[in-house]
Parts: sequence; C-alpha cells; structure tokens
Amino acid sequence: MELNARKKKILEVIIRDYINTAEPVGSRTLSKRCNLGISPATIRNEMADLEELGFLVQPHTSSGRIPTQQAYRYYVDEIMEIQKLEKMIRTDIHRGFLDHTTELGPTMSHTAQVLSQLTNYTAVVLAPRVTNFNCKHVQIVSLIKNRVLMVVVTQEGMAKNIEVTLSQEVDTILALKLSNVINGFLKNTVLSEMSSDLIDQIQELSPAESKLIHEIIPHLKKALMEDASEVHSTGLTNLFNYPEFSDVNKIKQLINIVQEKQVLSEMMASKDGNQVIRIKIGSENDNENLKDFSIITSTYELDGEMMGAFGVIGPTRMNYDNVSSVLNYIRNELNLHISNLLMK
Amino acid sequence: MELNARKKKILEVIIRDYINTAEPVGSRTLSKRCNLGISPATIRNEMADLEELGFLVQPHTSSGRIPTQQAYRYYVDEIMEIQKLEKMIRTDIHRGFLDHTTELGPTMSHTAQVLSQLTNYTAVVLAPRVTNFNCKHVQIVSLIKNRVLMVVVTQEGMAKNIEVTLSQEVDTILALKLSNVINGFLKNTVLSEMSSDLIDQIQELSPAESKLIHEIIPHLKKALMEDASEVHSTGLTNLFNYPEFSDVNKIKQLINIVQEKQVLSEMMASKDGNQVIRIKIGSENDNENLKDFSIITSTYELDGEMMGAFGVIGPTRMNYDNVSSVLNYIRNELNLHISNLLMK
DNA sequence: TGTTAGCACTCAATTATTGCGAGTGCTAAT
DNA sequence: ATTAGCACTCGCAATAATTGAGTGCTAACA
Repeated sequence: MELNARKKKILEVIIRDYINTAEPVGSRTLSKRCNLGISPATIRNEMADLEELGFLVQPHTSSGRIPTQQAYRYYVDEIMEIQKLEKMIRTDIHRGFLDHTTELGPTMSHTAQVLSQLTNYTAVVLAPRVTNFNCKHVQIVSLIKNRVLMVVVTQEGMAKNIEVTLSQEVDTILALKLSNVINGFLKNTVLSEMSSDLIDQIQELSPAESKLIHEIIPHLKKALMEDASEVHSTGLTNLFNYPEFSDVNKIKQLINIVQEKQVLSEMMASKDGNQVIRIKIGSENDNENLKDFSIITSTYELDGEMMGAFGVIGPTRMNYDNVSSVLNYIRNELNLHISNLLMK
Repeated sequence: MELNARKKKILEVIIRDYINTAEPVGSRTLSKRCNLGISPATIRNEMADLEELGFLVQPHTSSGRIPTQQAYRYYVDEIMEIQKLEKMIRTDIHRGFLDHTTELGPTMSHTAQVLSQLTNYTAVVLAPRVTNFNCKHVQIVSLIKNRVLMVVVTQEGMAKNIEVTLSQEVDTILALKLSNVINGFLKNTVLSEMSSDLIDQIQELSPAESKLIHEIIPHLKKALMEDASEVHSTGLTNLFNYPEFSDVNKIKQLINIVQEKQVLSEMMASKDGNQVIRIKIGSENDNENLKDFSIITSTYELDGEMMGAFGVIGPTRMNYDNVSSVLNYIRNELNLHISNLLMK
C-alpha cells in the first residue's frame, strides 16, 4: 500500500496528534499544526481519501478522525524511525543498571521499574528460564522427614527450587549421596535422557536409594519442562491515567493479562521473525484480553541465545517512537549486564 | 456506649441492609423489613437519635441514612456473632485443601483462592517466615565463579534462597566444605550469635576459607532479619464489582496496597491483642491507602507459635459476619494442614 | 486540474428545565 | 409513647435547548 508524500505526511501528523491528545483530529486544527501550507478544505479531501483507504475512521459523522489499527501499523512500518535516546537519559539508565545488577532478581525488577517509568506504560520482564538442557548441577537438600528440596543450577549460574515429597525419609547424609549420584550422571549426559535402565546400571545404590532416584528423576524432568519463568511487572497503575482506561472493564482486562503469567510468558517468549523490536497492535495480539492494547517487546541474549524477554503494554494509541527507542537501549544494557551475571 | 434493645435492632437492620444494597436506607422500607411492628414515623425518631449518637449519617438532607464507621465497629463488637459455616461448605473447603496441601507454596495460593472465592473480596495470604532462630541447616551451592546460593532450612522444614556474590571463586567442593563448617556450628548455637571470634576458633579452615565464612555469615544474618515473607493475593478484581469502587482512584489505592508487599506483610503480621479474628475498619487502619477499606485478618499457627497471617480486604460496607466465619474456619483448616507440612 | 473559500448541515457534549419519588421533620391526634 | 398526616427537600432521570467543532459539497479561482 503506497501513499503519496502529502497523504503520508498528513497521516503522520494525525497519528502523532492523536497519540498525544487522544482527541479526534479535525481538518482545521490539523492545517495549523502541519506547516505544509494547505487549507482545511484540501486536508478534508485527503482525509476522505485516507478514510476510504482504511487508515482513518470517524467516531461519528461530523467529528474529527482517529487512526485505525491499520494506520498504526503503517506508521510503525513505513513512517517512524527508531531514534537514539538522548545522551543524558542514556547515561542515567546506565548508571541505574550499574547500581542494580549484582543479582539476577533485582536486575529484573529494576528493568521493569525503569521501563515503566520511562514509557509511562505497564512494563513486563521475563526472567531467564531454567530448562532441561543446560542443567549442570543438582543439589538435594533434606527438608524434613520425606520432603526434600532440589536445587537445580544451570550452566549459566541460575538456580531453581523444586520441592517434593518422597516415599521415604531422607536425611542430610542421604540427600548428599543422592545429589552425588545425579551429578555423576549429569557429567555425561543431560537429564531428559536419564531413563530407568540407566538408573539401574548405577552400581553403588542400595534398593532403597535406587527407588528414590527413580522417584526424583521424573520430578526433575517435569519441573524443568514447565517454562514457568518468573514474570516481573510494574506500572500497572500508569495506564489508569489514560482516558481510554477510565472504564473499569478495560482495567479488569489489563489486570487479567498481567496476572495470567503463564500466558504472558508464552506470548512474549514466542519468536516472531528475527525482529529486535516486536510490535503487536490491538487485535494483532492472539490473546483476547489484549485486543484493546498494544504491546511492544524485545529480548535479551547471552552469547546469541535468547535468555528472556521484556516489553511494554499500553493503549493502541501508544507512543511507538519513544517506546521503541527505550526498548532498544534497554536491550543493549540488559545484554551487557546479563553477561556479567551469567556465563556460558 | 449502650443502646436500648430497639435502637440496637434498628441499627442492626440498617447495617445489614446497607451491606447488601449499598443504598441509603429510609424509614419506610425499613419498617417493612424489620418485623418489629413499628411505624416509619417511630423509626424516624429512633434514626434521628442514632444519627445524633454518631451511628448514622445522611449523604444529603432527605435521603435515607447510611452507617458510619462507628456503627460498623459497634456492630462488630456488640451485635454480630460468628456463625459456624454450613456443613456443605465446610466439607467442600476441607476437600479442596486435601487436594492442595502437598507443598507449602500451593497451599498458600490455594488458601488465597478459596478466601477470595468464598468472600467475593480480595484475599491476602502471608507464607510462613524463615527467621534466624529456627534455622537448622544451611546448604551452600556453587552457582558460577564467585556467586553462590545459600539455602537455609528451618526446623519446620521450610527453605529460603539467598543469592550472594563473594570475593573468591567457590567450586562445588568448597561449597560443600563451607556448608559443613556452618552446619557444624549450627549444632550448638543459633546463627545470630555467630561472631568473628567464634569463626576464628574454627580449626580446620584455611585463611581463604575463613575469609569466605566471614563474608557469608553477615549475608545470612541480614537475609534472615528481613521479614520478606511471601505474599499471595487473589481476587483483586472482585472488588471492581462493588459500586463504591467504580472510581478508578479507589482501584489505584487498592492496587498500591496489594503491591506494597512489605507494608502489607508488616501490617498483617503485627499482633493486636490476642484476638483470633482481627477487624480493622476504614480509618482504623494505619495505612493511608487503606482508609477506604476494611480488612479482616487471622493467623495460623504451629505448636502455638504464629507462623503466618491471612485475610480479606473489602469495602467498609463489608459482610463482616460471613467473612469472619470463613476466616475462622479457614484458620482451623490451615492449622491442621500446616502441621502436616511442617514440623517442630 | 488541483486548491480553496463559503455555506448548510450533523451530531456529541454541555447546560437548563422539569417532574418524580423516596425520604425527612414537625405537628396534632390517638 | 406512638403514629398518621402533611409540607418540604433534594438527588436523579428524562427532556429540551444551546453550543461548537467538524464535515461534505459547490462554486470560484490560479
């Protein structure tokens, strides 16, 4: 879909204006704002064209026009360019990260904090997942009686707790022994490939111990399959200030989204082409609750492998320029600091 | 403050009615509802008295009256009695707990779930704290380079993770040794009493190891001091349906409360007399954000010692009867199931 | 032929007007 | 002490009038 330069310009100004004010924009006000020296009448003609092409709609006859989702999509694809953030802001962000990157958890919540503050929307950050394939160490800790805690440590130095109840009592000594068995195994292969046969081949186990290992392995596998990566979110109330969310039902939707961490996590982690900044506008989102929102996400990496995702949820009338710039820069920062925290 | 029987009855009916309908209640409708065979005129006189005594207010001249906070307080103290829940509901709850009490985390979130569902308000549950005094085992797990995870296990079989960065690299072997040293120490005394002098007396340590122990202990102490007990909350959106929360600002307040977990946790854990069910109405709450809400809390115990708290946040026009009954029963259930999960 | 001024028209939003009804306080009768 | 009766109050909902930003169309113009 191609537009001539003037239509493009007009569309741009309309979108920018509407993003700022949330008010339908009319030909009169527009002719003042865009210095193209065109009269309102001409603009009206162009606007009529743009409406016919599906870029604009009128909330009611004889009101200004507002951009459609298609318009935002066009704007994002063809008009806007990701700007570099101002030097001052960049250094501010950088300093903030330096103060909060000694541990993984705080880094994640700080990221969410910064995101929501810089964009004035709701921020979501997905912590790195602990999965099957990069598990380098398992420590079994006796809790009480037949309850144990399994701590799984990944190659990158992340940890995940799994609490289970076993059929027999496990004391500290036994817990240590079980840990050793599993870790010995982990030297040669990955957890997901540990089968019953392999367990039975292990020499030094008593029948009771063998039985425990047989119980433990499926629990480990199962827990590592679930991608229950932690989700941090902030700035929920930021959106309350925008007029489109003065409706309590919209707010309900938003809260439902943020609370369904599982869904959110899957959605954000899903790859979509190779784009660094992914923009989903309104109904482009699969999730029913997100139909009235736009969401912009990005990912952070370690040695080229995707570790986690982060992004911003806001109205479809979102400041796509600014958010993209912010995400872009935060992405760099995260990549930088994550590689200090984790290692391959 | 004493009221004669009739005034008391009238006040009761007004409160009950207002709790149900959120509408100011007038003398006419009242005379029908309360079968005391009194005419509206008489009721009007009584109501005027009750207003003078501070139990009722009129939103505007010539409308019905609504109860004041003082009225709710009187109702809670002098009128209402905690009912036993219906048999059917009791068994329902009990069954539900049986299905969700194999682990501590799920038990907590299930409790929150049940609470919010039974009351239709917002539920909050505080998981047991892991503190200094009942720590029986510490397991140090090497994460990567100089980063380690310390798992603290309590007498009761709860665990807490503490992630720290140390000055030297710690491998699996060293982590084990450090764990042993600390656990050896724990046999005789509690963590909070471990001093520099005592560490230096330990024989088997190399200077490097000694240095690490010197670093680790303060981290442990500090982490166990913070009472960052986990907070589970559910049913945030339940309150949205009540007319008093159709205002976005009220909702903002609520979200702020629930998000400030630290504050919430302190508030709920604070003892207040020896009451089993604690009721705070509107401005009886210290927290500014809670001034428009009522909160009813209770605690669960293990061997007579308080483990955690749970409760419900709702409008001051809260169904105090029902919520109290529910909390009362849930408290018993929790005490029962917690003692299966944890042990002294 | 593209642009613009002018004009009649539309329609949401605001303000004013009215009527209704649930409620009150007061007084006089029971 | 209680109650019926009555005049009065005032929020609320419905209706009507007003305003104003915006449009589409037509005719004139460069």
